[in-house]
Amino acid sequence: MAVTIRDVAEASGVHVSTVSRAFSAPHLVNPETRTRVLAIAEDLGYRPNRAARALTTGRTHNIGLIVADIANPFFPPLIKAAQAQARLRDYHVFVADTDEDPQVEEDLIQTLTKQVDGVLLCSPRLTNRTIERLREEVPFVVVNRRAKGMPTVLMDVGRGARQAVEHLTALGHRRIALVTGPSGSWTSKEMQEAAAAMNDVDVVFLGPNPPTELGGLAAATDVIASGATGVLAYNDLVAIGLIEGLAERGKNVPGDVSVIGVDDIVPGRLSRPKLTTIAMPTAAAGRIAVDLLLQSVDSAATAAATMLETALIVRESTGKAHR
Amino acid sequence: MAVTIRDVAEASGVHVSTVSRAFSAPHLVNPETRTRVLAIAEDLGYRPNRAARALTTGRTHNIGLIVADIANPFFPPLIKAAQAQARLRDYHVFVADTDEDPQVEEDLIQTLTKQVDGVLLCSPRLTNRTIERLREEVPFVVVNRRAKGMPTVLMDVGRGARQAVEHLTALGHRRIALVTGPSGSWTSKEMQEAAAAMNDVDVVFLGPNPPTELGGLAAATDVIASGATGVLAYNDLVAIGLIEGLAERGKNVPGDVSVIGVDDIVPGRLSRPKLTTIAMPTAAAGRIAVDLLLQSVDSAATAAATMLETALIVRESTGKAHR
DNA sequence: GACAGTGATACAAACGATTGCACTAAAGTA
DNA sequence: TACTTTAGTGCAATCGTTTGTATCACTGTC
Repeated sequence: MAVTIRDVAEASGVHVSTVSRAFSAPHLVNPETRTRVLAIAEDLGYRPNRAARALTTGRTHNIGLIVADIANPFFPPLIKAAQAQARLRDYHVFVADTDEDPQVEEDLIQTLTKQVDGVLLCSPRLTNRTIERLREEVPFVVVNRRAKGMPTVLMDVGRGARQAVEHLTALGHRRIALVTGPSGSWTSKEMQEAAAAMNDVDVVFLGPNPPTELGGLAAATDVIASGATGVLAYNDLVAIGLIEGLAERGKNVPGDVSVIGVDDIVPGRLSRPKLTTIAMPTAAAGRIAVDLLLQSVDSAATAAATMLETALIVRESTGKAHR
Repeated sequence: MAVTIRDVAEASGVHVSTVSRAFSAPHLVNPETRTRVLAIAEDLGYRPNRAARALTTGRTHNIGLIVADIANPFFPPLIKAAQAQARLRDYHVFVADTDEDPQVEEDLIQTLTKQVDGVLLCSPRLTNRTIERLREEVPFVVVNRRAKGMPTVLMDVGRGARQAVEHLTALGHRRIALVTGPSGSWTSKEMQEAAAAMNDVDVVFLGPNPPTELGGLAAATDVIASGATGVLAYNDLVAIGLIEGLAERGKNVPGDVSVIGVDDIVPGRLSRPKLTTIAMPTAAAGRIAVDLLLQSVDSAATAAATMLETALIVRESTGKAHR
């Protein structure tokens, strides 16, 4: 049915090995032969069978990309960038969604293992122990989690949080609430530590909260009770929910309270007021993670952590403190 | 390195073919032998090599999922559902993003072809001619486009548009603008036809427009000039942009103008005012498309079109006409 | 003129599974 | 008793590539 290397070989009167080398080791074959073979291959519409190639070389030229929830607006830009970068390197990407379930995550890794050269683990829900065990079977790159023994891509939310707090203090806010995320979150911990170390400002911590709009909505009363006029939320979804919750209680953003989110997701750019936020370099993270992964596929893994810069983007949800 | 069927065979003192059958043809092997083999396989941590299996069976147990833009909020729920459904059927999913480029789309299909049993084409940018040509090489299911000769999953935007217009007329609007999408869009055409057939209401068509917030933003002046008090936008992004454009010109939504979007994407649910919209059953589309695809993989393709219901969701961007 | 060196190609053995066929032994049939 | 049947298993070819080694015809060297 499909055209194989054998068909090309017969059509061009050479041995299959010559055809193979025409593609993968050009310097070993006569330039004339090569062009002829390539032309005939093109003609016949030959496409190498990657499964067969994988069998001999041990390289599938596939990678797995595992995220907790594709529908979470934080991930698509990362997936998109990772996929594009992989394509550039002639790799294909399996995308899998664990639905936030660690067991599913582990199963997925297990079945994917034989089919990929490496796995990109984004915001894993697995314990570090489990990750280290699975590490034996397939190379990993972990995004958004510190995991020793393997390459890691992190985003500098600590710096982002400092910038955010500075932005708020510059606007005259003296009492700031940090609406934290889930208790296990590395990101949340980083933000807390950074904020706690700031001078000239009162920081109160409100949380933990689910990392969703509902989480933000529910946090509104606590924020009002805290007396804070500036808020840094765990992420944009929480920030949007919070703004809604504040509005329900008669508080206007940014008139009464200033709110800053994290992630710079699309909904934040489109909400009203447009969200001031800490932009996460998700696309860069995707690209870099892919490169690190492919690197660690054919050489020893550099178990280094890569820290990416974040950036404060000021829009409409922050304003001067009136007091 | 990895444990193969051969290792299992040796460890259990049977031939590899018996091990193979213990997995794939249980009725051909003695129950006792089978349980023993399975236990040993489990013990050794044996995982079948899918590349090798693909080579002999011709079934990769992979499918390709091609979308124009992963970062477009319309797609993630569809991808998520498709991926989950595939997993249920023991299939893995390659996700690829064409960046709206038909050439990339074609290349992707070409390289993916040898690695998948079928391809899910979502809102393709390729011409029908090209799709029909590629159809020779791999089974397709097309979502959001009518394409003859292959299974198709469509969403009933025509009915949605009718409901939307009825909703507006019920609120007293007598002059309605339809802000259309790209000229090649099947969805846009469906909406136009449905709206044109309505009674008791003036419908003006404004477009074509790019299917983005910018498209909506730019359409604001035309909408105002048209004198329409109700608007049906090509999609939620356009609707959000339009609302912003109207606001810039002093028009309030829903006070002065009512706006309805299409898709029910997350940003629409979070924007202010919350968008009244036609919900598209994207998750169902993903699930059904996968099932159709797997079905057409091992039997003749049923080239039928499946039409999915849409639903009008009334939120805050529509209100009574004041006149 | 014999021989090493080299460039180009052919040969054949893998890779890890599946599967049609052959074989054996025990059970069923006449 | 001689036969067919059947259940259970082994054998070996096969899928489409890659790749180490063998072959062969030149060219250049001494």
